[in-house]
Amino acid sequence: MAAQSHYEELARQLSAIGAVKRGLGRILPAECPAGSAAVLTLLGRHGEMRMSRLAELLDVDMSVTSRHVAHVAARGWIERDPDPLDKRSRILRLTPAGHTMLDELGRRTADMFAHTLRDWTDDEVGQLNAMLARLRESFDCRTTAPAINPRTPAAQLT
Amino acid sequence: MAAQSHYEELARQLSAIGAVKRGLGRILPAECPAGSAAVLTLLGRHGEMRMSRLAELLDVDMSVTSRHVAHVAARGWIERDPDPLDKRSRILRLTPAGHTMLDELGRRTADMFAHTLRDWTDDEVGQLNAMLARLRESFDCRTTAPAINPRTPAAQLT
DNA sequence: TATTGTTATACTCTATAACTATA
DNA sequence: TATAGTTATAGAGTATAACAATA
Repeated sequence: MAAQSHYEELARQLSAIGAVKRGLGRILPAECPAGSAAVLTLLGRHGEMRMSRLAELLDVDMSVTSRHVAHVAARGWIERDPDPLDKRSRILRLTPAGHTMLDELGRRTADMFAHTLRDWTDDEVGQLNAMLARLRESFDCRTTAPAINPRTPAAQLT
Repeated sequence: MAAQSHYEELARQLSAIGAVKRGLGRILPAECPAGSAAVLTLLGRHGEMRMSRLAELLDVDMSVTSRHVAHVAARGWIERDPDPLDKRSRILRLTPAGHTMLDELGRRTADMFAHTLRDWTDDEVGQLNAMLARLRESFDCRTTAPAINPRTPAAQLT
């Protein structure tokens, strides 16, 4: 349990971190906005999956996911095959072009951070990543308070 | 200098932290969206200032600042007095109603974090704040690379 | 009936450009 | 001419609600 001033400061920092996110967005290819990049990144990291699973990982509504996915599918970066086990669902999978774009995103990201974070050690970046991951986890009521707000059955928890 | 995988992970974390920001936005009063809250917070923390200074602290274009400021002024939370030294400028200042709203924002923020971060120590929250502040500073070319991209004279640096 | 996914609509935040008023 | 600030417009991201197809 931390002091109130620490909490207010955290709220301010989270608000201000938007400038960093916008800076990251500006280095993306014109056809690939942040939402598309997130879709490609998660499919590259976790492999093929259904819409509902992707929406869970993106932590946005499925309607939002649907739009992002339509955008990347229209550019040929992913395929959407019908799920043979459930005809309502579609299986999402990166295409070779999608892998190429994902590589390009990784390159641009690394180039930018290598410059802006040139005085950070490898370990410091790792610590920041770990704290951000923990922050997200603490905020996610699917994992922190299932007994109080059981929106999701335990079997679906990641 | 950190490994590329660390940089890609940081990009992913920053993208995903949006969910936390949205969660924070949901606890705000209906009349006071995130942009308004940021204006009130910065005026409370730094005291009265001009539009251009506020835009710098918010790290957004002055046109965006102008809209946020118009919103909070319309609700009586700030005053905009003409600057006697420069009639183009306006001095922004919290009103008593603005202080009241700011207190309410602090209360709601603290309540939420006290719950979601109940297993974080005071020191851990402080460390996260410090790393986020450093991240923002590293990203801000006004402070990191004035020799390469001297958009702002040194005298204006905060 | 419940669930998966799509689409229509609306709202917030942002940047660019055109504009007014003042320096 | 240059600067402080406003407004119009456009684009990205998001959520809610209504809908279609399938379980």
